[in-house]
Amino acid sequence: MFAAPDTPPATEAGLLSRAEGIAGRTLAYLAEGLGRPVPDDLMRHKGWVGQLVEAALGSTAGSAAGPDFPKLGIELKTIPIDANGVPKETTFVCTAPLTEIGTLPWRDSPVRAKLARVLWIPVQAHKEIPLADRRVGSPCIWSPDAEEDARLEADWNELSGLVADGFVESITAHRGHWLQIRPKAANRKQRTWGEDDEGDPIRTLPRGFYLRRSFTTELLARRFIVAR
DNA sequence: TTTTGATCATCC
DNA sequence: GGATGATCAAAA
Repeated sequence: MFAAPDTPPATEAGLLSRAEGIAGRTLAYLAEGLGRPVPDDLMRHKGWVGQLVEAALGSTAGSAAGPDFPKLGIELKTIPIDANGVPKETTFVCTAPLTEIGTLPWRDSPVRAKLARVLWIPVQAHKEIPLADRRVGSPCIWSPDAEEDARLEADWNELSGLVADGFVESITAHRGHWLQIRPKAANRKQRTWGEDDEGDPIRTLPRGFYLRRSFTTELLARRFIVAR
């Protein structure tokens, strides 16, 4: 049976080694080793896969702010893939800091910080496979290359500029090539502080930055050998 | 309540 | 089918 580590890996190589160790395993196998039940579906357990893999790799960060592996400065992202190895969903990056976004150049942005070093782990997600039988794919540790960084910076500048100018209420997810801003909330009634075009405080729906599927699709195609 | 982990449901 | 807007749970 799978024995889950109870401490975080000491090095990046150690983390990658653990990730390679669970590649090819089913979610049920990992869940059993962790003593966690496998839910019937993800309807009311949307974060279950991500949290399972976190625990399987020895992350103790929980829901604390910051990277999943603080000592290593590495963020873990599971990525749901279809039968062809193509991502099925966008990837949440971070909450949009609506009131301070105008003061944050790309180099100081939470998006850049989150994506500085990411451990991507694809997980089968097509509905035809029961949740328990879905398998974990091969991992890849990634940092944006110069081109990716530049493109993300351009998106950040566009989107953060709109928010800073008070257009948060009219931004749609159509904006941005690789990054987009979408709601990130319990429901549509939730509110947080933002600013209107006069710089005055307003109550508005919390938003988050997400990576488009086109971005993660290219990432997988270029830097992964996807387990089928 | 906020931050974490995301996927669902609907419209085009 | 794919993208957008809406939504769900656990932990601290």
